[in-house]
Amino acid sequence: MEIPADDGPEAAEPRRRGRPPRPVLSREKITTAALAVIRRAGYEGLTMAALARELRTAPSALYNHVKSKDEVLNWVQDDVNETIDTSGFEDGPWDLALTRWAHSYRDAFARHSPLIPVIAVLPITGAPNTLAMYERVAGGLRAGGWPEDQVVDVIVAVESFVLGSAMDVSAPEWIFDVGDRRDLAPTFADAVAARPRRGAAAADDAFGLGLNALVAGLRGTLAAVRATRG
Amino acid sequence: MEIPADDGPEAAEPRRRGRPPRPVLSREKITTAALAVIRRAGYEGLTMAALARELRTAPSALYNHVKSKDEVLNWVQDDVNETIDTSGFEDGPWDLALTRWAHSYRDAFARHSPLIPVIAVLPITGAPNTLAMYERVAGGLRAGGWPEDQVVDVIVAVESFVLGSAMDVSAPEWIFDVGDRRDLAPTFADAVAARPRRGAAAADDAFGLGLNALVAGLRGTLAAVRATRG
DNA sequence: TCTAATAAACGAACCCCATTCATTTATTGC
DNA sequence: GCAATAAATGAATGGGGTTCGTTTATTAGA
Repeated sequence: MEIPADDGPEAAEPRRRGRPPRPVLSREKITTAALAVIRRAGYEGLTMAALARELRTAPSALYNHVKSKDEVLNWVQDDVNETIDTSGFEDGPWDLALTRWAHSYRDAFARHSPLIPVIAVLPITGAPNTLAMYERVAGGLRAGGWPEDQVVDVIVAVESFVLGSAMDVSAPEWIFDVGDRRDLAPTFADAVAARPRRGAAAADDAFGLGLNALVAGLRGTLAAVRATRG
Repeated sequence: MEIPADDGPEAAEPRRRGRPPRPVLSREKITTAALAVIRRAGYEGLTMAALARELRTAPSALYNHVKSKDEVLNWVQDDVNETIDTSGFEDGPWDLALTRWAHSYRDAFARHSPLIPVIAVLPITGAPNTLAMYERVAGGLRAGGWPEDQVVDVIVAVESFVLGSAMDVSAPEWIFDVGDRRDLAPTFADAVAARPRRGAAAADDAFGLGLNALVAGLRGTLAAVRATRG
């Protein structure tokens, strides 16, 4: 029953002897392997077993490096976010930059739509690329004259529209087919038929219309805010 | 080996004798039972087993009336859509009606966010309430002066923003917490801190800001369209 | 009343998947 | 060499959705 001398309990921290980590698996390798599986087999093909097979290990080995599959998805999302174009915010006007950002953002997640419900709810912590993206956008908006207390609202609003639109892209072409219930919605059915384009192209049109309107409206909002606040 | 006389093969259709259906299970009963389970146990508690228990049957019995769990979710969504307020389109101006519709739409799906990724991809067929909702919105937009070939784009754009925003509501309050990486995003971190409200209230603010901008922008779009098209 | 037909219900699987656990392997500091 | 330890392993575990073969209950015709 010997009490360990004078060095306090914090000295009882792991007296790390033995094997320093020379990891065979890492966040980078797991993430790129996950992206490879996704590219080959889609998100329904991304199982922990498939991911382990890609890395030539056992599924259980993954859990020495990953808390859960959701964490893997988080890493993938952070990688995807790195590809999003925020260059417009470096010098150009904020509204043009916002439009370019939104287009790039939507394109990226149209190809990764199963991530959307996951990322919308998961916190930013541990996603440095995502954080860096937000920083660039926030900086651009501040430089464009947006007051500090509205910057995040603008980002969230645009992001909501972008992610909602990205889900739309993966919808089937016949999503608005009325079927045999034209009686229930004649006006709507005619409007669907009157669309100049179909499928993904139609989704593009809706996105463009909405984004132009949203950004134009935001221009008005900013002008009004600056007028009242001085 | 007798060949059944003269009536052709189409006469071989089910010569329905025997039990006419007096169904114990039906779309209505399954849907309301699903809503009851959701109210009590949330969407993670909505399993086919729990649904069967609620109906006092076996899980396998459900499959005599339902193709898949996704179909159940579809039915639930159609029920939820029935509760969305479209009354503004009956007489009021289209922009006000659109705003009211969007608010009601978002409120409904904030409480049913797990449905969003499902409904965004599934076709309308077999969802009469959803169809009726679109009909009322389309009618209101036409009455407000929107050209037929743009009505669906407007609906899709607003719906995308609404569903994206609805996912936001279920996000945790600390979703934008930078953690220990303030160095990566100082401007953004300051902007987060400068928001006047937190959590669900902050999400409300972002939604309000975005919706006002979107609708204002659409007003401008409509004016421009009417000017050029006569 | 009997019988054939049939929708619905049932329980026992089946399959896929994420995750856990006890154990072994490899690597390194002392 | 020895002790320590991170990583890897393979075999469970458990929870899902869905299917299958069979039984039950109900009813129209004979």
